[in-house]
Amino acid sequence: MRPGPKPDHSRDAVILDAALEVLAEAGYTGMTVDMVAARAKAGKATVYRRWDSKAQLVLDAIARLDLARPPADQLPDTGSLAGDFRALTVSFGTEDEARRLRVMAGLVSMLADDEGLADRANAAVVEPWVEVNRVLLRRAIARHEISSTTDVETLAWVVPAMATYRVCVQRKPIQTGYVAGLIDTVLLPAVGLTATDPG
Amino acid sequence: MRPGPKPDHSRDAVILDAALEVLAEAGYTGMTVDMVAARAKAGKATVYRRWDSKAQLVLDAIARLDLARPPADQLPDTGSLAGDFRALTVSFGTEDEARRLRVMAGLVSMLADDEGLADRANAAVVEPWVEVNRVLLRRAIARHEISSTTDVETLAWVVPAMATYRVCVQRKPIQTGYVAGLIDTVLLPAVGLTATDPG
Amino acid sequence: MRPGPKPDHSRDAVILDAALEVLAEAGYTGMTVDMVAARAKAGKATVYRRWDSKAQLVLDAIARLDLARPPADQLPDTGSLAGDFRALTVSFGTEDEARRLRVMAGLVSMLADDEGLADRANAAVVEPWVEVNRVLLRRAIARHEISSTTDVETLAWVVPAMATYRVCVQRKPIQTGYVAGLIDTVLLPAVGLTATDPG
Amino acid sequence: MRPGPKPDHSRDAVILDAALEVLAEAGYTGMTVDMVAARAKAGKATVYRRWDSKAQLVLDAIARLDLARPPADQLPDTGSLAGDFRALTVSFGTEDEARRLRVMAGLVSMLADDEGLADRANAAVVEPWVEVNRVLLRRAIARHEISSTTDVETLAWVVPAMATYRVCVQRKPIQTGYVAGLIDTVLLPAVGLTATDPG
DNA sequence: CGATAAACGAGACGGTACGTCGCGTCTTCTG
DNA sequence: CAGAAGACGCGACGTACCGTCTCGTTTATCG
Repeated sequence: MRPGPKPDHSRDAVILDAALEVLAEAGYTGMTVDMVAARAKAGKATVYRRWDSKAQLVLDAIARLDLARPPADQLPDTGSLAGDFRALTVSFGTEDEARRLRVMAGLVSMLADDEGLADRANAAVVEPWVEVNRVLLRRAIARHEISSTTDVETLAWVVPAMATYRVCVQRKPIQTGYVAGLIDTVLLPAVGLTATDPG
Repeated sequence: MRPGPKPDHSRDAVILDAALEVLAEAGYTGMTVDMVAARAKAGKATVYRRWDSKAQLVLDAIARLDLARPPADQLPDTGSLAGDFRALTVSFGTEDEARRLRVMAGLVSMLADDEGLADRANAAVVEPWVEVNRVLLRRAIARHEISSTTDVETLAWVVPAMATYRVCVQRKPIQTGYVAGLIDTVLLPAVGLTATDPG
Repeated sequence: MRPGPKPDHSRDAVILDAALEVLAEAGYTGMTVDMVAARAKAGKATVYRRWDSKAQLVLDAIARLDLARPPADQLPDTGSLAGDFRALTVSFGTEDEARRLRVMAGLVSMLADDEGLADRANAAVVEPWVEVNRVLLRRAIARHEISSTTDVETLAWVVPAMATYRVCVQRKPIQTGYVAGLIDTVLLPAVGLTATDPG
Repeated sequence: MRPGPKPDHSRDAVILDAALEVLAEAGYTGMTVDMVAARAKAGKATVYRRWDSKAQLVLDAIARLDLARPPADQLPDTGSLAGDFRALTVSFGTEDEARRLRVMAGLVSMLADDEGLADRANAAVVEPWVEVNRVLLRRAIARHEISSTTDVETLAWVVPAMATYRVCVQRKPIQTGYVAGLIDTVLLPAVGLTATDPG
């Protein structure tokens, strides 16, 4: 094999985590590459050797946010769509999800800058949530809880899109109650179910 | 009266229009105040005499987008909620609305930079649309078409929030069909109505 | 005339003086453009608006060193070549000339970097001294003190070149005694005169 | 003895020659250690294992320039100071000496950077020449050709200092004629001799 | 003759200066 | 005296080089 050190990929993680920290604290505009490099105890050249620009760095950083997410095959299965959704909302009280959303809010600044970057941001942060909703909806169809003609694709986006709007534009935090409200008021009625008290 | 010319407020409109043009072409980040001043054949000081910052300038600029919007008291009144909403959707095929949304997409970049600017952006671009929905929903309640316990506040946000998400994050255009789909699939079912063919 | 502020040439002098200070303290390599800008309370962009590079800045800076030099038409005229030269050496004890030479020493680093820059440095710092020597030698020829076949061009360079070598390469200070020694030991014998005690 | 290969000192010469090449082509500032290592097909670590810094590397490199110089005990001995000096000047037409001076010119950049490096550069490049002159002058004193009170130390520096100035600051080549002119016009008259036609 | 340790080519790394560009302020001249 | 033109202070961006360190490979000595 060619001699010489491979790129030290353990530095990648350190730099990306530093980027996420700064991003959550200062937002995309307030974050400087020097800040990230300093926090990661890395040289600026090391950052730019791996990523072409600040924007690319941030994109890779946000991709790390999903590493801690539960995989789609370990979803709650309560037997009812309402119960499944309600079980999911619990995660919005965790510090982990709060961080994810703070980052998403800081990240909005860059969405318009580069064609395709927004796609990747969307794919990294929101799409996984949508996918979970798709699975839950399809399971409800499979057990004949809701109509087989339900527009899964549209409905799976309702809560993630509205929550993202709240975080990014209105800049309000997302708490369990807010998501639960959307589910009871919009999602369940839209699929023909009545919101019932979980007790 | 003191001598000398009054502030030439006709310049305001020229500068704001120049700002909108640049904003639609280059996005918030790509737009520079020098570009705007040059296009308006104005000095940069003239811009800063009227607006404290680039962000404030853009906020005022986007407020002009609403000038062409129908005022809330000239809303369609078809007698049914479904008809009213459907009548609204026609505006989304116009070039005017398309421009509004291109600007909104370019505008996302600035939301995270300054506390409160996002509020104003929200108020200028999305809130009027929400207000229209509130009026239509309340009229439907008044004529007992939908339940008086309907959560107007939440439901009025469903379509604007999802459309904004689509434009700003997914960067897809909003056409009449997309909005109509949201109304038929999400909004009407959520208030207990069935989407019916307009014909 | 075209409106707008002219480049504020009073800033030029401030920046150039700051450059000379830093140059004398740290040498060309140790001098940074940020240091110069900070000391001049100027922005780095202001420096680069006037000079293409650090090297060009330094070149203009050293050109200022001559502003304080006595013009060639106010040279000492003691009636003898030995007396004229001896009168000139007095200036080498002044703080002004000491600074000039500290700068020259700091400046050596850049001579090889760009074709032609060395010429300008030479012209600014050493050539004026050579010109003074030429005048003194020609006057001595005119009054038949020395031979009319004297090689003025070569001899005028002897003391400046050796002094420059001492400062730049050997990095020793130039004092009155050193220059006087060169005159008595090299220059006056070379033109056929005997060094005589000035008393 | 401990196992493992000894340092391969054949690499030293390759690296130093590469350094001289780059130095002559690009000057001290334009030369990078990576360039030298690449040209020598050596790793940068191999360079830094032997020399503490770029400056030390260059100093050792220029020391190699003297390997071809005649040792001080094989000096010309023509019986007259003028003849001895004139015999020395022939070397300045050689390609070997021309290269030495090109390197010296490129080397000036580093003189101001580190206290003591200039001394070593001076010792390596100019001092040997001065030493030759000292020997010739002392021999002339010994055979009563010139005064025993001659200031050998100062006069031995005249030609090397002026030639160095010409190469480093004025960046003109040194040819046989230039050195011969200095000898006839400055050095010989300064010691009380008349330049005589060598024929 | 196989283990070991040094030296090597390659090149990633932390650090620092360079030169560019945009923001928001301030100054000069013109109508 | 308002306004265009644009220079200014500030600070972030992305690039290049220095000197250090770390890989895998080769090579010479030792057990």
